Amino acid sequence: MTDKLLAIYNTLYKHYGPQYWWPGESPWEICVGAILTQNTNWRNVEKAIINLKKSNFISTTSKTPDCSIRLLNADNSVIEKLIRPSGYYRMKTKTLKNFALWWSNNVSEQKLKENPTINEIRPSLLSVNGIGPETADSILLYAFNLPTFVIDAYTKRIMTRHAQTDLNIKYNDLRELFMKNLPNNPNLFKEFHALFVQLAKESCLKNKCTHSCVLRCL
DNA sequence: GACCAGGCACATC
DNA sequence: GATGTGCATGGT
Repeated sequence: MTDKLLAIYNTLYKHYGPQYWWPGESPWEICVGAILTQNTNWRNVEKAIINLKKSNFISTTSKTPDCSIRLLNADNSVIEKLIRPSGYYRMKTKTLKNFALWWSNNVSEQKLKENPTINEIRPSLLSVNGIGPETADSILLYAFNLPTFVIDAYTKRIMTRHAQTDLNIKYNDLRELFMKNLPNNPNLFKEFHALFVQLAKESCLKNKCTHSCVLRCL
């Protein structure tokens, strides 16, 4: 499987080039984006992020690196109005507040240990209501640079089609398949996931790949 | 108007 | 453990 995965990665990288994910200027912004993009088009998320920046719930200067306390103290109605374009705005407001509390307890003021391991921090993040495995892994990988593989609907679909994995494979089983068969390198994991999304958006979006799918030969 | 978009929690069986 | 449902906006 290692050879298969590397072949997929190399094909995608050669075709699309580096993706430089995640879009976002700070770890806090990346985390907020990861929550807002749950089951939602990224373009809608961008609108919400712009609104949050205008109201200083996401800082655009290095002076105030995170705004978790500001968000925690804001009325739900204020946040709901700002993130309305991203959909599910009532639920996501609750999730953002839950996450802001987790952040203030675990990340703010250098509370994040210098070399935290995935096994220490992942269960803690997953215990936050509204943060599921995909969002948690996105945050750990892209905001904290910790080596974990993000599985999404695209990844499962593409792997079923091109690597013959079980259609009903569980999140953690597919995650482990990647992590056990690839070098434990967060930069590789970042690019790989982003390349899967790029592929899916371009040519593997529907139930069948189109003739232009770059993985057609694998 | 139908369908989809970088999910998740909760109820029920 | 598997399945169904609510959550909600905006683009195609």
